[in-house]
Amino acid sequence: MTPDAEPIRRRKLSDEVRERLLAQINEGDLRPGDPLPSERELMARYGVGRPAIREAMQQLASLGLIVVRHGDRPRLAAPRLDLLAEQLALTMRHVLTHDDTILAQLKEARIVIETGTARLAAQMRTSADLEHLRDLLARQLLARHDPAEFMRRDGDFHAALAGISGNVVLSSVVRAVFDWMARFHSRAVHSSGLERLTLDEHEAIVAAVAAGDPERAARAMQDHLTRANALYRQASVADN
Amino acid sequence: MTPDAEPIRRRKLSDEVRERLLAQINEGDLRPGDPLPSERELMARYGVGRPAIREAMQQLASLGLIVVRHGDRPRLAAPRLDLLAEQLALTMRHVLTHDDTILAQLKEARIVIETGTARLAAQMRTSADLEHLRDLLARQLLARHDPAEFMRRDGDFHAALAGISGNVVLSSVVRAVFDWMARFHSRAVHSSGLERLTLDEHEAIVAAVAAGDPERAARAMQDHLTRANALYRQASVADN
DNA sequence: CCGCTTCTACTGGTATGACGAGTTGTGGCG
DNA sequence: CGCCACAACTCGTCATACCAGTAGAAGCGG
Repeated sequence: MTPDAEPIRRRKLSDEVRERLLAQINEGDLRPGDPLPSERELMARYGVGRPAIREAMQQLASLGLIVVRHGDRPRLAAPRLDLLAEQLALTMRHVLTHDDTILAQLKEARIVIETGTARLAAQMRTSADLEHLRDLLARQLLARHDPAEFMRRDGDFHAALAGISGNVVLSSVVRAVFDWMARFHSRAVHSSGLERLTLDEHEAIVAAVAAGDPERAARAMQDHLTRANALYRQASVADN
Repeated sequence: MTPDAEPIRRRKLSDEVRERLLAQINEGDLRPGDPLPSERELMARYGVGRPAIREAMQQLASLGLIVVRHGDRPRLAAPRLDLLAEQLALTMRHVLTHDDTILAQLKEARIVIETGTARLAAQMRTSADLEHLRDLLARQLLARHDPAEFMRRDGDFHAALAGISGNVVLSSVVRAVFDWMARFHSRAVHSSGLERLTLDEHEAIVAAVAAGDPERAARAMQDHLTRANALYRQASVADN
């Protein structure tokens, strides 16, 4: 049907090298920490110059697949979710800056995810978890006159709630999304005496979690985030 | 308290350059497509060699922030969620390969997200959406003897369900997570005549969505994914 | 014989210069 | 006025050289 619209664009050498290295990494069963061939050896093996090798290596390193240190050979990196999130942050900032529609959708997605984590938390919470949440709440209360600190505690609360599920993926996602949005609304989030409202809503969530009522917890979270989103929308300036 | 445990590691030149470029990109209000200074100009401006500039550029390019073409100057890239997901796939593959605990947590996270999208779909679906879902269901039924095609249709169904919310972020996430897991279980997912069961469960989800019953839709999705996860666990071989 | 220090060989990091190849805009020719 | 060829950019790649950091081997002292 479609007459093969594939654009015959010239592939960069480093792309080819990266692909081969990637295949070798995935096929060969290496464990994190295992060494890879040195740049010189690779340029001899593939018959390309050092720049091509270096660029490929650099890309793999920035993806978090390998780690290159100065005097040592490249090594397979240990997988780390937190580095992944950090790397994503740069890209998300770019996306959020230049595409207005994404921010609104990200807020909606956050509601979906965090109402889910609230449900899980209400089902799985232990007494230790509740104590931890109340402790975080108390700390946030103490920080109510320090906007930056207050916001940090706010993020801790949401991440901790997600963490009750014991699911690192979920808590990482919650944390990452919070950070992205905070970076865009650090001033808007807690302007002029809304700290009290935020704390009340957090307390309502904790109460529902303590009661072991998933639906009530989900609703409390939804109200909290919906209210917050409305405020975001109102003060629509991206700072920094 | 802690005696400043900051490790005074030598920063690479390209890191410094990358940081400055990043700042300049974020501060200066450029729009996608706008040109950045050429490599030669930058090496003159920062007083470093071309390799340092190139490595920094390369990293920004692999993050999707800028785009470098052969005869043209670097330009600010248009933000694209799909490229972001593709880039994530490489990293996630690495994480999933070398950390057994993440896969299980990813499955749980998927349940949280997709029960949420099912709820949304039940609330927001139009008659056109329902028609689309039923069409996808029919196509998947036709492909029940072609495992690869069947799995592709399966992903289409889940993504379409998430897409009913009109939220590109959610549908992208759903699609991405599905792809990651499919890559790890392409053989396990649809082994030996479970296509019929999958289709039945999909139909149950569609029925609940059609009825406009969010809780029933969420429960149907949860049952579907829980059942599927049990199968994943059973056939625990990562292929390829 | 063991432990510490030193030294050396190998590694990545950076600079320079050169050339090839692709893109873009300009100027001249028809 | 429109088309085309050329020129002036750009990135892509190579080769070479040297600096700097790491790690393991060799040597020393106990």
